[in-house]
Amino acid sequence: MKRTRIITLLASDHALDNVLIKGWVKTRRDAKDFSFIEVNDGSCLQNIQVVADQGLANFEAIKKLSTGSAIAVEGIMRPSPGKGQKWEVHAASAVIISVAGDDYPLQKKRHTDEFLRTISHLRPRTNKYGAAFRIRSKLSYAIHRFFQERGFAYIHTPILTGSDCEGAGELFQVTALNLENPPKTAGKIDYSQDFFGRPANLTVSGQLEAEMFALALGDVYTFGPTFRAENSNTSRHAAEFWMVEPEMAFCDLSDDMDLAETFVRHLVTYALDHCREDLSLFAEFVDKTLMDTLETVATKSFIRVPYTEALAILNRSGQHFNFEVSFGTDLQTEHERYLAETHFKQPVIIYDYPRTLKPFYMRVNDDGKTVAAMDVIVPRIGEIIGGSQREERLDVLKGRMAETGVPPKDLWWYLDSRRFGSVPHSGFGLGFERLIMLVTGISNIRDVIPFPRTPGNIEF
RNA sequence: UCCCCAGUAGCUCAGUCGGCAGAGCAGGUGGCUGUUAACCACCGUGUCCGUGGUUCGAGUCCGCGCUGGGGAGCCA
Repeated sequence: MKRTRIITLLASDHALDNVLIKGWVKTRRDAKDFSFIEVNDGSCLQNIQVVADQGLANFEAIKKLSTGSAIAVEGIMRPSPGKGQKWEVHAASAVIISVAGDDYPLQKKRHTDEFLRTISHLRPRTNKYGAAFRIRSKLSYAIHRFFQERGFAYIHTPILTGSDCEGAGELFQVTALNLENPPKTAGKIDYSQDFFGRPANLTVSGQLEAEMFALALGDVYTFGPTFRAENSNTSRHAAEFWMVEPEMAFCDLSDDMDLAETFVRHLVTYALDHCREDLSLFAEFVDKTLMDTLETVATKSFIRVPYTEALAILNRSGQHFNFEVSFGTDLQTEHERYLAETHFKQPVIIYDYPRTLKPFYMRVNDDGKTVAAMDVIVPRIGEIIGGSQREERLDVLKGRMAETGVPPKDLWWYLDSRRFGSVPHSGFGLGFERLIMLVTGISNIRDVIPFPRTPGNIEF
């Protein structure tokens, strides 16, 4: 007999004569002649109540079942006379698959996120983390569906990269050399003897490679891990995180912003439509304002303000900021939060930033002072998307590389794309974990990725 | 990397003015009960983060370090 998932059983509109469930004991309560066992199999947030009575051959062993133990129960699913659940399974047989010892760290009570991080291998068994990772999976699927339905091709850009000039933070170097005793010439490490014959790193972005494919297949996207060796210790940064990077040919900044907005609103709507039960946990226990926030993101169009207009809003706000703003200064977290949380109270797209603040590949605007860049700022999280129209003019691009100190010879292939059939194109990067934070209300990035990597932390 | 806060039982925390180490939950035993984070009674639990110092005496005060959290920078 095949097991039926609990999510399927609970959705049934009629009793079932013979069912088999397999799962883990969440909690157990004893009554006079039987034991109530709450079983969860991870298919959904809810447990199913199993009623095990003294007619079972192994009833004495069943009564000793501890939280975390695994069982298989065969029996009849029928309406529950008790309050709190529609169905319950009366066990005709209950096989104990394995017993969790009394040192099982997860108790029938709420644990702190900090403690659960120390047992990342067990935390998906909790209600909260189970729900978070089911949502993460659903949204991954929604991302692929969103792009595939719109004719985008999924591109697997390399994880290992030879270019060290992608301009997005510190890199993790990758080597096959013996670090205890590396080969040297003239006192310097001889990378010609390394695996690739030159230094290599983990990618910080698939953008440059994705651009090559946008200029061939039209509309493309990437969805994969990226790595930053920044010594960042915040609730919004991880050394390994997942990024979604669409790239579109024949697309300007306005089209790019349109897609970014449609994308975020679509994903939030998808979560509201497909993750209701799991979201309800977060709305109740994690962030009471979650549903309002998600409804706002899903239904209201995003405000779009040029950088200079954002400065004007900040300067006439009467608000005290620790950092003053004027043209050429980067917006600090306090400014972004003021705009998204206090002034507009909804997602905001800020665009046309000073060229001095942005990397070489962003397209220079006609004013010569700004570039066609945009950031999507959402309440509570801050920047969730960063993107731009790319500089398609070869001479301007070369000028920008010189200006920002990027050596053209390392990116000869990138420059080639501007030499042969260059067209206006645009793209952006969405931080997948930040999206999950937005959707769940979870406030620390370490709690939305299965096994987080942060400075000094690579256990598991 | 910088600023601030914290570290006491398996977990969450209290510990006053420097004077014998505490509670709730979890766990164990027994009872009760179609139960709902069940309930009642009883029982056990400590490198007070580490290290050096001040003191008759340090969980408590001081220095250094480690770990965790919040904030900032960097960014997604």
